[in-house]
Amino acid sequence: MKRNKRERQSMLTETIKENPFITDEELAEKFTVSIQTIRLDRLELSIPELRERIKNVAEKRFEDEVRSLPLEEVIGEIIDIELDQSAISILDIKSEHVFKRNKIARGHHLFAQANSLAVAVINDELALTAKANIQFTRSVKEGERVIAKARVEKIDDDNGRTHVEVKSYVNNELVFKGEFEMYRSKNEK
Amino acid sequence: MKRNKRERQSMLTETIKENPFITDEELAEKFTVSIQTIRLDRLELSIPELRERIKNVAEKRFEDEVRSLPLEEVIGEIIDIELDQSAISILDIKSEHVFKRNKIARGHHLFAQANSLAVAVINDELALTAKANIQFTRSVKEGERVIAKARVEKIDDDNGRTHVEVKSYVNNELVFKGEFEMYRSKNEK
DNA sequence: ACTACTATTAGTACCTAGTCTTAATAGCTC
DNA sequence: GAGCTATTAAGACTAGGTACTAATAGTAGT
Repeated sequence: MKRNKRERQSMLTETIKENPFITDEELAEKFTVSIQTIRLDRLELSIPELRERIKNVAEKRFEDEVRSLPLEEVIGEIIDIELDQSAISILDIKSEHVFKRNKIARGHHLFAQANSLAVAVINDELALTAKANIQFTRSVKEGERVIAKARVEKIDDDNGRTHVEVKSYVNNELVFKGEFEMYRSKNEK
Repeated sequence: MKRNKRERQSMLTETIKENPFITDEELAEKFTVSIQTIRLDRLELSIPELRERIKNVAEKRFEDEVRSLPLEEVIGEIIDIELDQSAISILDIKSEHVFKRNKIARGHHLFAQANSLAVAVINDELALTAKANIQFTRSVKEGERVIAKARVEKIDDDNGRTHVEVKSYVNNELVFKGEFEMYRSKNEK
């Protein structure tokens, strides 16, 4: 059952990687060697002690944690609006909007900007989105400014649906396009 | 500069919540009281010691480690995932998710949950949304719990597109349905 | 003024999960 | 038998605590 040193050490590395919460004592039992041997092994392999390992895991989590910001009430800043006709909003893509790996904006923020605008442009207190058909035509990077333009296409009085088209641009380049079918809750009849 | 007990304790709770890595000694300095006072405070407030706090943070991270995508970037909590097959997430609709006036959840939050899930379920480091076709079938109110289920429908190896269907439910009632066409940046063969 | 009570501080013993150091022992190899 | 590696042991010390006892200051009630 006893392995030689090299074998034990490589298994040790693997074990700790899989479960950093294991103590030297438990490791000693697992490999049926003394605690001192485990400690020598860790020393040779430069594996920090339990508490340091736990701390590292916790710190990594904490770094990432701060970034998951809730979506605000209205996404983007509305700079122009004509009810039931058109509206324009601006969204500056910052670090909290992007995937940290590649700095590309997460789709739901572009959607949120467009959807917010579609809701806002409708002259109704309680407009809701019923359906949407959207396309992300180009990825948006951190630092870019997205300008969304909404245009009311047709107002269907019968079923209370309004069609809104939203196109979003970065430097006049289309990055997002969406067709929104909006529901007017307060439909005076 | 000295606060009374209650004030100090509420600040203490806040401080530790913000930075769980702080020791009693540092807290004692910060509030210019003795270490014993801090320890009594923690005892009264049921705040565990530094090491336990760190361990809790670390454990939470470890539990969530669903891989593919770090969880912090996901809207909603992923409770089950099988890469390239299916995934389930939960989102509790709170006050920050709804329109003030009628307490109905804003569409972009439901979209964000679904979109996040569609990204997460894909076994690729950098999946992006290309297109989406969505429907909001019932409005969701504050206090309701939305369960989103994603299912990978087909993986198109030629153009690197993957189709994912996401259906979201409240009490087994469909509230949202979406077809997502996802783009895989890194196409492993 | 005396008592009761709260808040704070101090001190001691003990704990875990280690580090760091020195030293002993077992098993090979030449 | 010397030299070497691997292993084990023992002891002193550390951080960051818990648990407990005890002392002191200040305030309020009677």
